[in-house]
Amino acid sequence: MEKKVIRKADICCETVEVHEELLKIVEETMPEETELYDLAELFKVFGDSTRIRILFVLFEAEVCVCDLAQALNMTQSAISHQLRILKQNKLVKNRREGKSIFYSLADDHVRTIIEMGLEHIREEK
Amino acid sequence: MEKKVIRKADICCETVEVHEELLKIVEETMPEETELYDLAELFKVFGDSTRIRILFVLFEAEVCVCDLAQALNMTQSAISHQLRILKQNKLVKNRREGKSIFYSLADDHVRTIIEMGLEHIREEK
DNA sequence: ACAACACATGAATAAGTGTTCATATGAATA
DNA sequence: TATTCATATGAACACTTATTCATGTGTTGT
Repeated sequence: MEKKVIRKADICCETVEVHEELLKIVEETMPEETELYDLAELFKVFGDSTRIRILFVLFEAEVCVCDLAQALNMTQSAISHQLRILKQNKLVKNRREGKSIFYSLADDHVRTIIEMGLEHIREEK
Repeated sequence: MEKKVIRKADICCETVEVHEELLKIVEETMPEETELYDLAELFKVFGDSTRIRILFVLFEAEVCVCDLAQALNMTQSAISHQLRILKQNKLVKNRREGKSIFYSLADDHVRTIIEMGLEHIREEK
């Protein structure tokens, strides 16, 4: 491990001592790039009100695609496209029963994450 | 409250009894549209790796904009634009100290939400 | 085998988003 | 007051994304 040299170009707004320490800490605690990317990707999935509404329905019951489409008053195609994204991100799972395919929550993290989000926006006021 | 009549058009995939009950439950538990929108909006903020990286830095320290830009190896403008979004959504706050402006976390929900997200993606494997 | 039903998917379009560049603001300093 | 430093912001661009439309896939029933 080579010793760090502080150059003029490394300094900004004259907070030299804090600066070097900060870089060290960030380097240690910042997750890897792939993990950061996956994390952002996960939250992107929650960042759409259609998908959130789908999840709220699945909080209550295991339902088929056409029921979802009707409950949310959207086309079957639109719902199906979003279910695909939810499934790719392991937020929902499905099973076939005859012609229908039933969707349900994959795990309970989903509930917790959304509840945290709700808490936040409700506290803001 | 008027009595519900099941019409042919209301039925899909032949799950009549479940269907009516579902609609009722969804109507009761689904948050209002404005709240759903706000919730999606909040998660959108977490859905960008630059903003997540900013938050990870702020987990460790209160820092000024140029330090953030340097720590994340991005332009001051890009960071500033993202800080604006984070602040609009009450995830960060700032204070002025001379020429510099220092940013810090607004509350601890942020940590919890990101930790939940990390748990989820780490469990997937 | 054929028709009907439930769902998935590819292409296209419109709307949204992040970064860059140029410039503006606001505070400190000479 | 003029300049410099730290940050904010508007416009433009490339890129992503959600919905729609048309069509494909897989299952059931006749």
